[in-house]
Amino acid sequence: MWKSLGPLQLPKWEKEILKRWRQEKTFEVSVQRRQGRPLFVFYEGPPSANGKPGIHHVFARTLKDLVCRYKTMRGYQVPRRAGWDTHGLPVELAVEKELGIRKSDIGTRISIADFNKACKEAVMRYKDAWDALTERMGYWIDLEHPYITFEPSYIESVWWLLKQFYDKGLLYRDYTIQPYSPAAGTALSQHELNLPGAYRRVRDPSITVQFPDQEQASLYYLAWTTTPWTLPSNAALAVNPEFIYVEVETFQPYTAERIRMILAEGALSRYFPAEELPFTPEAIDRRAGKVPYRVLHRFKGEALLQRRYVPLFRYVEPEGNPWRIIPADFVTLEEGTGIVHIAPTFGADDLKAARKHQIPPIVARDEHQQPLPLVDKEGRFISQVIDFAGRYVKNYTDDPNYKPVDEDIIQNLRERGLLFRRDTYEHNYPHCWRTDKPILYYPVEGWFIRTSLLREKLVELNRHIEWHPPTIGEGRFGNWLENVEDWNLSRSRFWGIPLPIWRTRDGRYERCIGSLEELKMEIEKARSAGLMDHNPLDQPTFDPHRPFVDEIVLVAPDGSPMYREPDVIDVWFDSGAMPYAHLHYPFEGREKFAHFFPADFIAEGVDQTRGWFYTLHVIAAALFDSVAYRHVLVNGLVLDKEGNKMSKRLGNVIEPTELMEKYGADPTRWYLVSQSAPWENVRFDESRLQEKVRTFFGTLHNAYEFFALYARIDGYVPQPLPPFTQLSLIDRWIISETEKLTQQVLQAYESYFPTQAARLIEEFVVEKLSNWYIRLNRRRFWKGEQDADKWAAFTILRRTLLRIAQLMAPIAPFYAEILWQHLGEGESVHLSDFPEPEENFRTPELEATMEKVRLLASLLHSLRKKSGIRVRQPLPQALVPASYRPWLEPLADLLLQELNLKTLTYLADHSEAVIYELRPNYRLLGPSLGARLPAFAEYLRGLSQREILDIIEKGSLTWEGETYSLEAIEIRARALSGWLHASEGGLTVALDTRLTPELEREGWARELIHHIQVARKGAGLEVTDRIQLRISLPSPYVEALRPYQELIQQETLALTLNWATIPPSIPTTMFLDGIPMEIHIESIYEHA
RNA sequence: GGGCCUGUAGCUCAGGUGGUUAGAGCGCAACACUGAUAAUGUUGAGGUCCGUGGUUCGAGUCCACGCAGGCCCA
Repeated sequence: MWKSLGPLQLPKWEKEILKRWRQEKTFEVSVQRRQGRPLFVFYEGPPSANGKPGIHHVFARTLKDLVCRYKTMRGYQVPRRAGWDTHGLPVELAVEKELGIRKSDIGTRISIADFNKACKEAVMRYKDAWDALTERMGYWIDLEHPYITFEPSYIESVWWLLKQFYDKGLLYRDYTIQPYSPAAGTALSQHELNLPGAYRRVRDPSITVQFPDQEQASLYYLAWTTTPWTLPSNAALAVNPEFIYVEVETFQPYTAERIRMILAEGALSRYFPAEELPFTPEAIDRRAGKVPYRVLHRFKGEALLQRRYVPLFRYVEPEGNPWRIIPADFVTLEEGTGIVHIAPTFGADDLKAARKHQIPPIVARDEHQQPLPLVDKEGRFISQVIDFAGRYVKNYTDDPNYKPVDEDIIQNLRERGLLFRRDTYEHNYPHCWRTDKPILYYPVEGWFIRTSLLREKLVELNRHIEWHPPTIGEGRFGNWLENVEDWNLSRSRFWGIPLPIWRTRDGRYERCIGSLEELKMEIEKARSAGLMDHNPLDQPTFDPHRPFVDEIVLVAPDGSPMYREPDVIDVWFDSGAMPYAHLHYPFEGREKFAHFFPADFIAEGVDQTRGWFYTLHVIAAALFDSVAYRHVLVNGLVLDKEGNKMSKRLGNVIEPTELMEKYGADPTRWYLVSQSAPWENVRFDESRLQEKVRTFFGTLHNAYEFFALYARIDGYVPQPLPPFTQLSLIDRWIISETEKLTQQVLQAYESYFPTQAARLIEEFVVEKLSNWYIRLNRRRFWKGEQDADKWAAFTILRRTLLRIAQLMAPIAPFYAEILWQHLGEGESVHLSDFPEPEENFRTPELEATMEKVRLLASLLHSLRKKSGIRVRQPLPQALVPASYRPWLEPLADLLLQELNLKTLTYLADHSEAVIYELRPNYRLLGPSLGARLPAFAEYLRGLSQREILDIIEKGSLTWEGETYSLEAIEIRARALSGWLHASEGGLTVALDTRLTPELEREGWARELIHHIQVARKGAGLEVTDRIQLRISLPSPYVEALRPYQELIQQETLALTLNWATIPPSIPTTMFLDGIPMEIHIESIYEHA
């Protein structure tokens, strides 16, 4: 019992604890034990194991773990199941890199089956590292039965969900404009565009062209473009309705024809010279960009809306109502004319604006009547564009004789008098990282979830989620929801959940499959129709990934074959489907689902706002009309010491395993939690972590060792707490503080604010417990008698330490366990019930008073320091105003003992020594006095001490005809005149430093005791060893110290003390206040 | 370009609803204590509270506009 553990060795101890938890299955027991209690549902956001875990994972997981541990201690059952996210682009890219292949090689050089097999192996590559980290950091979660997103049952649930969307009309096929590489024949992801070197400086032709008005001859709309090849696809012109536009009269620069043109007033100077030119064709100077003009009139952009114009090229017949002027807010005056050319097939903004205003894309039709953009997938104009058919819009074939088609288009326009100006434009343009060729923004077919239609529901349900912090729910997430656009689910990749949609070539029939059973039956139909020769789903091991699902052909009602839409789905849908798919809902786990949805709590990084937080929310809202989680705790990033993002490139990555080997998991967790609020970025600074070990864990451990040392010596046996009324004030105080701490920590955990909990615990341990309670009570622990007072001290200190163990257990599960076990509690602290604060034990007045006493102690220490008299030298008295007596009297002994003072003197209120100062009670008087307050303060400052004493005596004062009670003012004793004094926080105290010969002698005695103690320690004696003492001093000092003989013997455990006299001049190694001295110690092995 | 977060001592951070001397820890310096001692305590120096303007008797705190850094999205 009360074993000494020696100096802190957290890494070593933690491993022992881990072993014990493993052996005793403490985690499993902590869940099972709560069977039948209310559930607290937690969802683990699945990480991907294709990379090593980093310190930021430790951060997020600490938060998850501590909330779950806390809730368990609060009596909830908190099952926790790990999960793995397995699909997605990063996995595919990593595998491509390893195999040294490109996307285009998949299906040719390597089969899709082999590629996906490689992905499946790669994705779990670091699972062991993850599992090891999870265990080492003390993250309690079931790693034995994780859900894995590539498992057929998981995929089946996802299919079921997709079919629900489909049946509600929320899943539809459409196209969007995406970065596309004609040379590679593939769409590029945002990620690929962000690769370094993707954006390059290029020079493109920049032309300003004239769109003829449909009604008025020789009136043109001037528009600007850097992609002349998109002009045949022009479908509209956009203006900003708020801008001022002008109609000007001018000359066609190439034909000198007199024309009128419309452009934004703000763009005039870009196209026309400032100086006045004669209004004649001869004044045209194309090289200098000078064309004469006059403004005919000005008007707002909205006047142009819905006007029609004649397209520059008309290769295909439009299907709707194109070639109108529409409004768009992205029109600016930064460049161009203020009129923007819109080609819905080749620009994302263009498509969006066109859809909004019912502008059809300019497309041809293929043999299946499917729309065909005017540029094909290889980047060539299609045959319908007769003037340029087959020409590449950029040099995609490395043809040395390539002639830019843009030049021919420009020439064509110029000949037709529709080119106003031609320039060159230098800008950054994205390139395909594989082919080095410029990308095209190109229409890509895909499947979308109509989230825009769900907007209101998403926003409404978000109001029921408690965000920590709330600002993310309102701001980042809330704003995102309010502007939510349809979710593009399609990814033209291989390693992912295949879209379960089969479709005829002409698109007349399609079928969304919602289960493996349904698919099997549909295959049977296809077999009957002769489209399939066998049913792959007869095999129980059927893998619903590509390429196996691609081989399945279904039959349409009209007998024609249906082929699977080739895309896989966005992996974010995988993880958003987790609440259902991890149970294989609805095929299994229906009953469980009822209890496990929605989650009470999730926690992830702020980067998940548009990720997991969003996908969980969309699926739950759309299909279950519910939130997916009730509380979400968001954590910030872990940056390096300088505030830079951690990256392998910068070499500033913190390896969490090493960190925990060095300092332990608890300090790492504690540091991350206490350093800053979870949602703020934390700058990881190892020296701070080290400091945390020393200041918090070190202090706490010292407190334990202190307890253990004396409890061991005295054979202390745990006792119930003595009745409150029998306890000394300082005992009541620490108990009251303990209960206050419990209450506050509970509150902090309840509000998902563990940072606050950690800081409160730290403050309590260091300031309240160690620096005050233990320090002031040391003597009680080692004094000779084993009386009730001593045992009360043991009982209270043990109780306090046990309480701390429980309060800190969620954050620092290891040391909490060590403390708990070594203080004699058998079972794991994590199986205990979180303590309820005992309000009966609270004495708030005592708490407040003790604060004041601590302040007085600090002031007196500073006075001692100023006087230069060390604390071992007793001083006669401290002086305070008499008004302190009611609260100070009961605690005066503590103060006297701490400062080594004989008495405390209360100076009468009217004593001239106390100098008062008056100031207004601002809070009280502010509202009524308002602007007169400063004058009142001035008046109070000007009062003499005599007047102030009168006011105090009278209990009121009169100013400008009005009477104020003492409540309206604050009375402070500012100084004690005639004494060495100090004031702070409204308290003032003085110190009497006059020494009497007697005090001086006592000072010597204590000095001597000190020297003996040092010598004892130097001789390597135990604190319980008895000694025989011989002390040699000049004779006057022997006489002076003889009265303290008993005290000296008691304090130093000396059974005998012999005095010897020596001459004052003898050389010695030891001095008592400069007086030569010798101490001889002989140990006698007679233990108490 | 939009949204969100952050900005207080050399460093890391506290500072309910506005109240007049802006705090802590670390670091630095000095000292003390010596039966917690590879601990502990005390004291000291150190601030244009990012800037500007406003509201108010009074602004670190509220409002507006900026600046800087970070994250997410275009």
